[in-house]
Amino acid sequence: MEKKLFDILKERGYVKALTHEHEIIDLVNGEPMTFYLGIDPTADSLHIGHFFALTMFRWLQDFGHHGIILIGGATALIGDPTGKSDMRKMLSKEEVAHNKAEVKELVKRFVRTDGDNPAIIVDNADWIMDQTYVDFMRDIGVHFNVNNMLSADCYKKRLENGGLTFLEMGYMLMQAFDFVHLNKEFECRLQIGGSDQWGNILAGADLSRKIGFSEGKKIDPLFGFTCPLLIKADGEKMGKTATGTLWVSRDKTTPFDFFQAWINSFDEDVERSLSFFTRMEIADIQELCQKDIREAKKLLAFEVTKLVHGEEEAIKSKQTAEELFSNKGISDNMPTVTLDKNILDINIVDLLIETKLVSSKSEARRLIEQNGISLNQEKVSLLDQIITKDNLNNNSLVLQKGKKVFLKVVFE
RNA sequence: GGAGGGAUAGCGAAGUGGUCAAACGCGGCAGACUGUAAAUCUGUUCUUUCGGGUUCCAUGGUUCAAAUCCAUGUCCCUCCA
Repeated sequence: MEKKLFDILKERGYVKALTHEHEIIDLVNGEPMTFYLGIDPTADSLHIGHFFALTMFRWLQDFGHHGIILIGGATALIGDPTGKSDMRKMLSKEEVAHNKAEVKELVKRFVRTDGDNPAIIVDNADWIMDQTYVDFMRDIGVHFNVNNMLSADCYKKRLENGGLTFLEMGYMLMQAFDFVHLNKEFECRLQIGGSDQWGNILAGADLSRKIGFSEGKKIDPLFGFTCPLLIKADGEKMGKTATGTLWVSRDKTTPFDFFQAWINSFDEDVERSLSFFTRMEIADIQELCQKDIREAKKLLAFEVTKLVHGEEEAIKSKQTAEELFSNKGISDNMPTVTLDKNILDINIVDLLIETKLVSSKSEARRLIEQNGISLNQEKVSLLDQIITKDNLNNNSLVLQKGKKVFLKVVFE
């Protein structure tokens, strides 16, 4: 007998909190229903947290449920205060519009939006922007008890640090309204999201019940299903690389850096990551992690890179990594910059600046003094070393910063 | 609208006329050890042509000398309405 969807989700660690345990299990295991996942376009790419939620979206979709991706064009203009100790920078309308388009494209890479059972992409700006202030306050605002809201963790933090604005309080109302709207429009019964969204999801379910009550109608309850946040073994949020946030789009994080980020996972995190980002059997994952943790990391990096950037990039990244780290520190596919050959006879410090490997001359000097820079596999020890034609092989040379950052420099 | 408090490096936070490029913690980076892991230890963390230059919300002022004193402005917080 095939495994039920809920058991799969549970086994793979997707279940953090459920509003109605039994009903949700039946719903998830049962006939196709409609669910949604909201993403606020606060940046022009998706980070790994979004990506994680999308993997759960895929599971549901693959089992026949109808998915809606809600792009928060309206909510991004407000900013979710959850988990923020300071108010977010407010995004301009132009920024949000730009982000919206980018995010939409990326989402399409990870969820099916055509063929069988396609996901629908909607934008809450389409229904929120039409609301007038007074109507919104009368219809929606009336159902929100500020005392309750303030006791919610996310607002409590902001309250303690001071500076909770009305703008931010309004965020929850909008997201709650979204859920109710999607329920009316698409008969959407279930909202999924990261556990940081728990409060907002509950607000939506409550709102639906209250509206139903005030209208004298019996409405089927709305359900919420949250998955855990991706936390590394040291308690930090997952999703940092050597070069910053781990983004999904390749002009923000190159496939190679993306691959490396997974290779550098903590041992303790590998098993969980594999269960989230691959469809391998849990038993196989466990066995592999116990037997050979490093092999497991390679597999993880490969699979996730393949999922995000495609198989070709994954193979290239893997090859590059093997070539760089296992022996010679040289690879055809390694990160490369091209410089004008006229700058040759350049000082090593200036070269590091030119290649953007360091951000200031002081940093370059510091690294050299601390043995952190290698040129063609040899430690650079002289601050005033001059790079000439003699340092080149085939018009290029290889710089290394620290143990893990490699860069090939081509002179043309 | 009134009264008081505050703004210091990526973050938190000392410093209240010279000895301040600014303690300390976190974070970051590098080195050692390793397995491209973690933990641990060490160094480092504005910039520079190594002479210096430019910093402590902004702009003016006082002073031989200002993160520190004064004025004005901006933003934030607490209490009162």
